[in-house]
Amino acid sequence: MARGRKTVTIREVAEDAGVSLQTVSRVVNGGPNVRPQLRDKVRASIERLGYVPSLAAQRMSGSRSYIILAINDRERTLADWRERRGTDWVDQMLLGGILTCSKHGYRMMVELIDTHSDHVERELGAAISALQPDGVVLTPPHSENRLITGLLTERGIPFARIGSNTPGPGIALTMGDEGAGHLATSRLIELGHRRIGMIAGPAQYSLSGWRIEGWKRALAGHGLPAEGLLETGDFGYESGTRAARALLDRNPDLTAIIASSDQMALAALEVARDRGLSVPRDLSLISFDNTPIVRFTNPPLSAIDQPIAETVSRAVEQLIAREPDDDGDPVIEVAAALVERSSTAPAPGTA
Amino acid sequence: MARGRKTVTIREVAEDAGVSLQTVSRVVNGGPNVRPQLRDKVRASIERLGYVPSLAAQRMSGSRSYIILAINDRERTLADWRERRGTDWVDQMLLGGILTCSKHGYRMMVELIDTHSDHVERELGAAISALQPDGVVLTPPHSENRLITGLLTERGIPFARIGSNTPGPGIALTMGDEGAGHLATSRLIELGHRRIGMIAGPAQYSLSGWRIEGWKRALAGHGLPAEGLLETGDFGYESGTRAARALLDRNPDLTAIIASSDQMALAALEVARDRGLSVPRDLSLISFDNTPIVRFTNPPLSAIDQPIAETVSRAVEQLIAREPDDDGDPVIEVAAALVERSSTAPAPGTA
DNA sequence: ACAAGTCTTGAGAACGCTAACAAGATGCGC
DNA sequence: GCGCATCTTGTTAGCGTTCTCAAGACTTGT
Repeated sequence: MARGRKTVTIREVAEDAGVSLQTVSRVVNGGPNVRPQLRDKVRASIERLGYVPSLAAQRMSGSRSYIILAINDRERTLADWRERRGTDWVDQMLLGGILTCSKHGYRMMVELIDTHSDHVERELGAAISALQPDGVVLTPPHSENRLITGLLTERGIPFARIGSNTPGPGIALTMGDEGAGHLATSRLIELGHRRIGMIAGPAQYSLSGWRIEGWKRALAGHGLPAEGLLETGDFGYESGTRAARALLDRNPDLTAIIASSDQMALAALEVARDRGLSVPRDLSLISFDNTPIVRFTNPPLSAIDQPIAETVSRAVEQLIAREPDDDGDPVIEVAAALVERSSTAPAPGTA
Repeated sequence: MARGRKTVTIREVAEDAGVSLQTVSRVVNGGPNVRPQLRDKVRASIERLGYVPSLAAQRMSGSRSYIILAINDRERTLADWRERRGTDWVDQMLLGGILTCSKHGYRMMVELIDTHSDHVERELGAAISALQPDGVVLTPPHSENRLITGLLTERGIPFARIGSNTPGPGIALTMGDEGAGHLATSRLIELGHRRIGMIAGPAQYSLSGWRIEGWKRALAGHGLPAEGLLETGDFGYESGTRAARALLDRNPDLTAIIASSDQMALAALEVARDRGLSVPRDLSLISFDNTPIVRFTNPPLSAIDQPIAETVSRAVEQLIAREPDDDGDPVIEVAAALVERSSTAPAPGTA
């Protein structure tokens, strides 16, 4: 019933400290020209009254909103969630973002938007108008969506594209997909494998292409062919089954597969088991994502780990540090790593 | 450089439609007394100009902020995340919350707060002052924290306690922990088990107690003893190892274990394997949480599934629908289900 | 047809804060 | 000690929306 104590406003602090509103504001925002003595007095009042500025009022009056908006693909997110796939994109992204935001006095908000929908522009536009964020973090496949990047550019809102390495507009943060593809392939070659299949992600995700590039580069570096060794999935389990079957049907001499997602790798594992192939004795397997589930499969999967949280964190830092008239959007490279578990072994007949 | 087109404000809509600001506001908020003809005209202008009200301005002026704040335990969240446990609390909570919020024109914001810290009050107080949310969703173990519930009550902010079934203050939404404990135990008894161990969660979480109650009730209902069959962990893997060992050491005739988290169940699975016990032939296992990983263990675990997303969704709906002077905080019960996989079987010698 | 409603619209203030400017205080060079 | 630049503080005007209140337009009952 009692709607609680009224919120403490800057005015009360000003009265308590015996200064003007503006002085309090300056102290709060670390303004440069305040006498230390006064500053301490104001700080004491702030402390005593428990004053915290209202985000809404700051936004109304100032030029910043202290909000960073993170955009995820609704369709994929919901599917992952409904099927309990354990894809922790949202988790990682949110955590990396939240912590970094709060370190700088910002807040992160998550928005789910459909890529395929014609409503992209409307939905994103609405979110931007309502929130007026100081920056936007885009995740795949939105990072490559021209409608979105165009809209943001037009509105003059700084944004970061995660998992994209084409330069501007917007800060690009690639998680080293080409390098990761190369790394996984090289490791397999090192283990003596010569026929290494690739189950790629959909072309809509530019990272799919980069992983293929890395794979091809490693193969070519050792004079190995790539023909007939490439299949494409949609990151989902079923597509992995199809791709793995096609790969094994076409290449009886296949000894290793790289899958562009944990789910597709899981599917490949199952296909191998169905055909009486032992992993890793007959077939080695490396997946992308390194979600929690791959530690508990039989055998646990070797996987490429892409540091999503760290990347988002760096994206946020870039966005916050960015001066409004800064130009020359950087391309930032965050390295991926290979976590070797038990799905990789020397090629048959190598030992 | 060009900071983009200026935002469309209510004023421009009013001019475009030839009405006053107030009329536009009424149309936007579904105000009751506007002539249909005018309403349509205003709507057309809104559509054409692409007007979306500024959240900050709405908050400044009106009584609502259209923001729901979700509080999670920082320590646990970070640990889960760093160790890639696949605990998808944040995911599920966020998704359940986001979707329901956006359905009602609200936004959800996530805040991580330490339970153990003395700063609880300061951190939460700051978040509340800055955001001025219309409602707060508390997750365990915050749901039981008197400091937090006290602060919210004092400030007059409606809140929901997930995973708590003690009546007021605040809406309580229990996910049927007592029932779930009873359900799991009953099923095991049905399978012929007579010595059923329980690895409970920490006492700090009231749901731990309720699960124990359910377990005891089921045992008592069949005249089975509970003595020496209870161990306590902290939801983490290591504590599960310790508890499972203690349980098996003390009870050589144990044929089933219920673990209050997937991680502890995983640990129990490992302990069983170490001792040459086959799951489920020699030992049946049921876990709580049903995170994605339990589908991929060997064998896949039977688990109690608690509908976190749905519960949070209902919490949000309650908070939004709540009139400011509504009283009588309800206790809402959402049922948990048992998902049977391959870690449960008839007790040895029963078949 | 008139008084007493009810419905519809608008004008102005207010929300809490910061930007822009203004004014007083202080320091510096000579 | 004077003029000028710089530092420090205060004053005023919004930001975009909703709330409060008031006034005009339309009903309705008699």
